[in-house]
Amino acid sequence: MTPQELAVHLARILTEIIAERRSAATTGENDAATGDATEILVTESDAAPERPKNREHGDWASNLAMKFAKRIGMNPRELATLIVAGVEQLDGVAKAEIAGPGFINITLDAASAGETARRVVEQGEAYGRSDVLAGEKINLEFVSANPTGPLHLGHTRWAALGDSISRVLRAAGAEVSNEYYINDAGAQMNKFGRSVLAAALGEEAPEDAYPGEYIGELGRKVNERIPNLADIAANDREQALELAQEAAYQQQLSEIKDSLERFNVHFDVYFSERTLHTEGENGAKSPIAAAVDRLREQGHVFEEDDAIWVRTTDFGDDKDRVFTRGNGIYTYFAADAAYYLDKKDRGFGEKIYLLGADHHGYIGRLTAIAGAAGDNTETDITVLIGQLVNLNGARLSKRAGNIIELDDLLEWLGSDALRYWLARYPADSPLALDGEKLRSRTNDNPVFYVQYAHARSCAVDRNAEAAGIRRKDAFDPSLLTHETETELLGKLQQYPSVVAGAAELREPHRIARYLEELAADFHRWYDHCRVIPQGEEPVSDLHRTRLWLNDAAGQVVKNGLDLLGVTAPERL
RNA sequence: GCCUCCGUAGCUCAGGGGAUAGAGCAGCGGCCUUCUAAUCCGCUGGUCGUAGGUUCGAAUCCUACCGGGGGCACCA
Repeated sequence: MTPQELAVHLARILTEIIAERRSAATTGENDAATGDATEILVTESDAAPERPKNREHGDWASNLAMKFAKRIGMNPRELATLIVAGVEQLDGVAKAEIAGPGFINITLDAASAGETARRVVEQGEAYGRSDVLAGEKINLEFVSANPTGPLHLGHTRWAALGDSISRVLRAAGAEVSNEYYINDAGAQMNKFGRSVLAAALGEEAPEDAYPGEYIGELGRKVNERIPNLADIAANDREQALELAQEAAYQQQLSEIKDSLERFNVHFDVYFSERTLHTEGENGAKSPIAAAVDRLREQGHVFEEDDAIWVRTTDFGDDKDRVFTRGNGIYTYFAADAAYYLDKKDRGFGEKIYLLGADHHGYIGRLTAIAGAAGDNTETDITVLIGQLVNLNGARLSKRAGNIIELDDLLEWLGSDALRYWLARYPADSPLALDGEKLRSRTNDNPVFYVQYAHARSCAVDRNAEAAGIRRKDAFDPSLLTHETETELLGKLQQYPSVVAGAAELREPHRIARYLEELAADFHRWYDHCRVIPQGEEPVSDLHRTRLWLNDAAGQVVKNGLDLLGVTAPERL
């Protein structure tokens, strides 16, 4: 019996109690029943039992009676008595009792709880996946760093978090597109081009040039790509700038993609802003011009002071925004709007944006665009704002020139430690990267603690094989009665709901926290319960059954780490 | 001024209205001829920023205040 199955039973039992009271009331047999009872609906999520902190409170506890007592018109303990009567009838339930103000504490029999070990092993990588978000087509945009320089510390959190959110959403059955919006149009690109051209030609850097050594390296690579750049520049400076800028852009973008791959972060779509400015064949309007037209038809666009505006204040923004400046050039916001419409046209329901706290002013205008596009501003757009990352107390920014590149972090700390650490905290919690801790192999750095649980389960497998212990020879879950086995099984049973919850809340850190608890339960179990017999002790069904449990725990650790983009090595 | 996030053990932080608020680290003390101990066990440690409210019940939801981070462009 899993908690999910228990929830189904609890919801059914309570529904039947309600129906019974209603029919009793209509036949006049019970005056106490109130008329309100006719409208009460009990869902599975209402009935989801919790794992009590205190072992004396059973394997699973439900607050269902307290939640519904008032609406039904009974006192909680009275209602709990009726529910308990139903729960006691269920197969696999050893004991059900009422405690405190109306908690229902349920204890499963060992065989029913132990069944989980086999279920996990048989489902393998599929264990924990669900269809709670099935049918949802979600667009997830994150990182979207300008292709004018390498990814740095400021981008790493969103890269790790976004990729993990995507994995968690997919595990819950959603269809997700990970998208990186490339700001490859506009003044920053031109500045980038001038900086690299100067470096390539060995000239002094322009006054407003990008700082950083990488510009010089890009200059060298541009020279490799365009060996006669100097000649071209001598003849036609503009043409040289154009070629150098384009070559540098392609080079930089390709390096960004490589870095992300090394970080185990995958994008399905790299969306170029330029394509929004490009006119179609036969003089068709550019997507951005078409977007402005569409919003104008909806009545959200007006002109004032030579500029074209969109009335975002109609949708809660604190001021109206400019689409086209007085000089006729589209703002970035106009491109953002066109991109939004493109996502909508591609059939995405919810569009999620992952932004740093320094962008929180974007919430209002992005939400307004969704509203102007005719979308539901509550359900079709989500802007997740996360706090920035600190390194040794000093916040770093690209503009400040004090760059720590993602590649440096990867080389220094490794992808696993970095990704785990970044995924371990809620996005809205400030986070500090501490190199000392991330390199340490102690419990200061929990990724090793979790990975070790997996490696340890693999070590047990190797030893079991050598000792001739095989899963297929026996599985008797009623033997898994040790306290640490009950705990470990309970933890394994919680995994699917942890994944589903992390998906619904877009909070992958719940997976990390769960894994740390699971690893602790596994290590504790390992310490108390041997899979390989000691000394002359013969191999028994208990050992064989424990091998199932060992493999189940290893599997869930692996599944969870995978959702965080962290590997599960077989040896450390 | 307005918007937004945060305030929980000495430190770093978990904690989707539930029972006695948890973990790691730090501190003190145990277990290694081991299914290799990056593990495990015990002890110490709390006005959940303050004050109200909502209800059977609040660290959790609401309001106000105090303290801290970030943001409020015809920038990109």
